[in-house]
Amino acid sequence: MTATKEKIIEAAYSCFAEKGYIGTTTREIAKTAGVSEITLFRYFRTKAALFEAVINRYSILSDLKKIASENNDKNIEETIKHIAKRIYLTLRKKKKLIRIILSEITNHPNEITEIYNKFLARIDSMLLKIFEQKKEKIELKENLNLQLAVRGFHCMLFAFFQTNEIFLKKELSEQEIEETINTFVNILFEGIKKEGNK
Amino acid sequence: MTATKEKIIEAAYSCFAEKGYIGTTTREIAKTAGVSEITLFRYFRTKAALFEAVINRYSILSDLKKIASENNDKNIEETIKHIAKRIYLTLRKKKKLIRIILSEITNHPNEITEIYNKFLARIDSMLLKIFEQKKEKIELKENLNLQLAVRGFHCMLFAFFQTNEIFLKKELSEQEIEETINTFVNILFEGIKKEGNK
DNA sequence: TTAGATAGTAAGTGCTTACTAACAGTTAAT
DNA sequence: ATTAACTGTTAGTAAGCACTTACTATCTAA
Repeated sequence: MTATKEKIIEAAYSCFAEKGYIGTTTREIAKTAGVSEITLFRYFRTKAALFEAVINRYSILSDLKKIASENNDKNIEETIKHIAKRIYLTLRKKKKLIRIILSEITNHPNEITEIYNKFLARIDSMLLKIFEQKKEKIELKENLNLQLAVRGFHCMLFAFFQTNEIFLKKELSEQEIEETINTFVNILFEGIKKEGNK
Repeated sequence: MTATKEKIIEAAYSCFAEKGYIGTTTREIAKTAGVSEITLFRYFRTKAALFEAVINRYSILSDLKKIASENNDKNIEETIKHIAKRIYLTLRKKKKLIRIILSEITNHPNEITEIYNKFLARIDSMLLKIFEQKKEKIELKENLNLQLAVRGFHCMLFAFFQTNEIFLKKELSEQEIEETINTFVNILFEGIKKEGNK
């Protein structure tokens, strides 16, 4: 991978995130990358091929894999809090990719659905694994559908990210992120009702 | 509003949801509506004007207003469950609008942000109002940030909808929806831990 | 019967866009 | 110094698109 090629992919990544795939011209990408348009086409035969390269280059899966591989010796609540924060920060780091995923369901449904599926599966399994590892340390409600609960939890996190950082363009501070995650994790484990009132 | 105009708006709504604003041609919309292209332009001077008409015609705010106005005599858990289900079904009814909102952040950021803001504010306030009305019937944890909890709850619902119905194209059955909402509401109030283990 | 509103056909304008052809300049390794 | 790899300039092609012009057909109400 030459530096030029990398520059082009990076420029395309930014442009696609900002204006969408169709809304971005190859001329624009070339200009952003600081190369001529024909250089772009020498590296990528078509705009679609460039799109694919962008998607592969900026995959979020490796980030998630890394998070999943970190071992946690804390108790389960703290572990989940820590992972939730890591996920949130990863989403932010890959904010442009998330924008592309959201805006390209219409134009690249197959590619996007595939990515989204893998993304989902990985987060699901990462969280479920934690519960599996620490199952002796926590007693769950008997009638609980854990898969659904876990799915709901990261949906909460994802939509919260999406709302703030994508739609409202508001970058939360470290402190706000932590408060949010504490609240969400407390809800997951304890709910909002005061103890003893159940 | 003539029948022809209505037909055009409806066709545009479907096309925009399916292929995005830029990805849809006016010819395509006209064909879907069963009118000639020039008729389309007689009613809407520009494609952008048509887009605006679509957004106004298929607003989700009135649906939410209606849900909020229904009075609920049940206890708070049941009320929230009921409202959550109504919201989910409303999202599904307006699935095309949600697709448009997601995919047009890049092309119509201002309009979309405005819509999203109102949507958020309305759901927030609808849920907070319930808690306000029934505050004597429930004792919440002292250190709880209720606004954040409420926001987290409908984020959970929204992202769950988005995941299934938009990305995975899977239409949940009534039963699945109810199981999901029961799980989510139980988590909100009680958490996943077994009682007495806290 | 007539007038006005509504719809259609057909052709076309002007612009943008992905992608190409042909040629020339630059750099680095041998 | 020469070659090979890489990059740039300039111009252009073919297609698609939003939107227009000019004219015609249909229908309803008075």
